[in-house]
Amino acid sequence: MATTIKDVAQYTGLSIATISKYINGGNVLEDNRKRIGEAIEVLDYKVNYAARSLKTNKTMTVGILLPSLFTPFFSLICAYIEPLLKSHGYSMIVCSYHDDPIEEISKLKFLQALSIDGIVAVPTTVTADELTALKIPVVLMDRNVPGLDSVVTDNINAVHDVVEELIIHGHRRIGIILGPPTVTTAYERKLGYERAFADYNLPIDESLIRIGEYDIATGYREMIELLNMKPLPTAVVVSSHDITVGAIMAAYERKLKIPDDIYFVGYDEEQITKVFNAPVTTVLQPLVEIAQSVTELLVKRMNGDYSGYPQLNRLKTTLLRHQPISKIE
Amino acid sequence: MATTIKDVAQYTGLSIATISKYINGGNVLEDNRKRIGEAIEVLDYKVNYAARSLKTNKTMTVGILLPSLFTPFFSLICAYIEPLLKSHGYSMIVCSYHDDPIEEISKLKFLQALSIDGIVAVPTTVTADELTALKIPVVLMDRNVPGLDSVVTDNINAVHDVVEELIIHGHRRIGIILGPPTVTTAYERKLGYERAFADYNLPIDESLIRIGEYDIATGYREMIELLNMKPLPTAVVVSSHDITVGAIMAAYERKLKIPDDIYFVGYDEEQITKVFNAPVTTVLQPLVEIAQSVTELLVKRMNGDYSGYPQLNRLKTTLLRHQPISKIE
DNA sequence: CAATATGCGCGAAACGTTTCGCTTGCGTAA
DNA sequence: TTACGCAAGCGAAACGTTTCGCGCATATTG
Repeated sequence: MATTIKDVAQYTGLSIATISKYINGGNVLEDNRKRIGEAIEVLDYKVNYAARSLKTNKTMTVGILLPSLFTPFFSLICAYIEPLLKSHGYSMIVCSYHDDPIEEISKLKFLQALSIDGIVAVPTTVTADELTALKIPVVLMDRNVPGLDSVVTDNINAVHDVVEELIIHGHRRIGIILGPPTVTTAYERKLGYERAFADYNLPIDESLIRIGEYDIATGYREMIELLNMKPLPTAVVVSSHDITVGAIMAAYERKLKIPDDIYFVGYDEEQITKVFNAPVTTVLQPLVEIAQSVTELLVKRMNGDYSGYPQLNRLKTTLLRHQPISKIE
Repeated sequence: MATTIKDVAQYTGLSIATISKYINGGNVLEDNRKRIGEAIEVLDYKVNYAARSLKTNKTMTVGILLPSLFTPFFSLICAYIEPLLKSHGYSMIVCSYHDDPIEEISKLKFLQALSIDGIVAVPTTVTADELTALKIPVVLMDRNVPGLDSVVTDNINAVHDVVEELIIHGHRRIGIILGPPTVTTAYERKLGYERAFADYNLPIDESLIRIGEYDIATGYREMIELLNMKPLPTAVVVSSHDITVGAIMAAYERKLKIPDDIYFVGYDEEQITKVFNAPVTTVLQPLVEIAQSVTELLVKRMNGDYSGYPQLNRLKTTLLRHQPISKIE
């Protein structure tokens, strides 16, 4: 029914091969160029991508695998990646594995079966072996698996630097709410916290290090725990968007004034922190740069350029200073 | 390189046709079933979707076209739709047209060229003719274009009911911040506002009806305008997530107490409204139901069932009552 | 002017499926 | 016993491209 390359050939009196050449940017006489262009216009010819894929073994589609689509950090990254991939001619198929390790690997297999050309994945439990077994270019995002290309943020320094600043301002009882230590980001953020204390030769009160999931419930629950402590921590640092939301809810419920009663450092959340009682100092990951770096690297790999493999891009966070850090003593 | 149906045929001694039958659930002797299953296992055979698509003219892919991926309302809808489509065997390709009418139509053409099997679109300026010309099942979401299948919320009553309640409680100067009237949702929400006043035979102060885009800037700007008025409105109703965020920012900047100084009704925003000074009463659209209804309808159309076309599903909003509506006089 | 290079176009095979129409062989009813 | 129906399997065509190798004509060079 739809017009094919054959119709265009017939219409112009040229061969199928020549039309294909035209479509793919080969050398065609100016005269014929014109006629083919017209024919395509008149017949409303559209390339059949299934047929092309069958021949070329390329689908010009990239799979994005995320732990969740409900976390703004991930959905925003998608929003930034989409036009970038599009500019390279790729469409993107988005999948979420709903924070479920079993679905994580099954969705990867699913993407593989779709024979997409590349994958951007935020891994939780999947291993390097499982990923390389896919035989598809993969670039990891946000979380690192040794031996594979990845684009992550400098989590250690993100937390280290803000904790250090708190220490310099006299804070000693600094609470921190982290994600599960099996996830590299949480592990690294914890490291940042510990190093800051080590740098200043200060002891760490382990009960101030709260660990849970990267979700609102954890933020709420662990913030309540911190607020139940005596003496109260003088500052609390959190480590994800959802934890920020949950923690602020808890602070609100306890009618706590930020930063008067307790200094609070949010993470990955621009909007809430702006409209809360007082805008809150916040660690921001470089979404745009992550998207750019991921796209660039993946496109390079999909083009067969494996120079520098495996590559680890570590990008700097920024600290949105809405409130001067309060001074203790 | 990859093993094909031919390899499986060779391995089992059966014909290609029989293997295909097996794969697609046809009648195959129990004996052969077993052998084929084994062969597929051993050879690690995977269906080549490009080849299948070429024959069947189906891609088992659905395109989702949104005005923006940065608005939680839209990205959350995607999050809900994805597993539903997956359960029917479809993947989803997500596109944003960045609120640009030109990109809106070009992305539609792009999706058409991809020869996907169906489209879920949130339209802004595209017409019914342009959509039907695509010759692809389309289900519209959130915004309605007459003559086409769509799933929308009952915007008129959403606003009508909350404004009515405000009126009953004595409010007369009720500000409202709306999106562009060319978008059906904004038009309908305005209608709801006007009807509530008409129901009670009350005059409308047109200057209280603020119109802009569905974005944060509009929310901020128009809220400031409202707050500059004398006398101050006693209540403000907004009409989108982003407008809510912008308006709350403005209220915060002016150090306004909600609901003491002014009663505020948010829209489509659960998190911020919970953590702001006091949790704010909010209109919530039924994301889950929208996703279900859209998926169900589109799948039905893709299966060729055009009964009841064009279908218009209108779903009810809910009002999250965080604060009792303040009484005036 | 002959020899060679170059640009352009063509025919045909191949990619991996699905599906149509046919054959075969078996069980069953008349 | 014959005829028939039905289940199961098969061969081959077709889907719409890309691409390889070849041939022709024109331009270039010594």
